Amino acid sequence: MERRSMVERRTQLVQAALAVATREGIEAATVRAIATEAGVSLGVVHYCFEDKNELLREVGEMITAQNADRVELDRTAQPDVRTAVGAALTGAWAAIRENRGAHLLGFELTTSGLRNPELRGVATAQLERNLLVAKAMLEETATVAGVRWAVPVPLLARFCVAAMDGVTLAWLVDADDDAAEFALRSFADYIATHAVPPGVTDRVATR
Amino acid sequence: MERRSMVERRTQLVQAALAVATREGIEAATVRAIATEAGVSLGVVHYCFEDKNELLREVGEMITAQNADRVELDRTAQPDVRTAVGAALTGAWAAIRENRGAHLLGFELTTSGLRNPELRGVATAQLERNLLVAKAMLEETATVAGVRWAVPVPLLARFCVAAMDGVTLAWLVDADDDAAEFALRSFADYIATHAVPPGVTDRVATR
DNA sequence: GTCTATAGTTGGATAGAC
DNA sequence: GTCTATCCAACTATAGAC
Repeated sequence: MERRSMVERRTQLVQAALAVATREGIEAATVRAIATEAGVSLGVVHYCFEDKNELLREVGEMITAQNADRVELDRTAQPDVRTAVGAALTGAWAAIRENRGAHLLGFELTTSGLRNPELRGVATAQLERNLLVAKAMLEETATVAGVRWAVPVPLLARFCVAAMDGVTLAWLVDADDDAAEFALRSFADYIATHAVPPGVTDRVATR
Repeated sequence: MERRSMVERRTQLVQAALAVATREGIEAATVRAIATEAGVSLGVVHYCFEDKNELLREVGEMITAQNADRVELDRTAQPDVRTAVGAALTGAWAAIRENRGAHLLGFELTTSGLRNPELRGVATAQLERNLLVAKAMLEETATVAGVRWAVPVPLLARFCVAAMDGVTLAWLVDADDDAAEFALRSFADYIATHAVPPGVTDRVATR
């Protein structure tokens, strides 16, 4: 086997692990399967990583970043808030639809993190990252639509993340595109109701 | 060991499996661990069930029914739709908060079903059951609040399920009760938006 | 410093004892 | 018909070869 430096091997192995886990699920991502995928012999994995959990933590970081980076913000001006939020959610949804395995893996890592203390950080980091993306989206949307939010952005962001996750999970199960689109559309409408023109006093759309 | 009939053993084993899986997660629910939990020797499990998947399918049915049955509908009359929907969601949320492990197990079974063809049915059955509960809740709520829904109930129900799942998942990760409650409350408001007094023509609240 | 060969544990499944 | 003793495969991890 070709001798490579440890840093090279590590990224190679994380990539391989990501590939197996995305394709076949986290349970199938055994040390052996990962080594095979990378074309490397078994022990190499243990030479490069403290143990399986350390490798999985890296995989978690990668998939979190990947899934988050795939949603691209539309920065062109929009006629009104409703269409602006709608466009933002539609963009995020496209990234999900086109990467089924990656998002399923995201959920698998979340549940793993909720059971395995050594992977706890993966679950929390993923949530935090998604909240950041949602916040950025909300702020960007407010800007392009020329409004501001009547409700604290962190709360609204969390609501966005929850809705997105829920819709995604249901869609993973029954693949009902129409239902998912309806849910997203009406959800976008709802988010838009929390927008107020700048300068107006609060509490208008909070209830 | 006490000799029992196979049907008795099956329910005993499913209960044991449910206990281990709820407590320690689906990965920890190995055939061995289940046998130990039930106080039965290893082979008994394989005598009573075709294989591990058949046992897990039964566990899936159980947890699905359990989680669904724990939400109880409030049938007392309500002043308006918003409070009626709010009460319904709050009730469902209480059932979730008090059964963390059971709901986490629900998510674990979903992801397992999405990877393992033999457990596919568990994932779909769970979604269907939850949709039924949501539909019942929506219809009951409309009745007690004296309104009807301006949007097809199946679509609204699916949105309820998605929102509930999303909020639950985020809460499992960061245990932020306040954020969860805010999300539920505003979600209830949103659902209420889709209610119209009976007799009114459609399309009022659909946009 | 990098990798191979091997060990030890735990998994699901079964042949055959009672 | 019910359960026990045993099997073999697959897993993670490591000792030591190069």
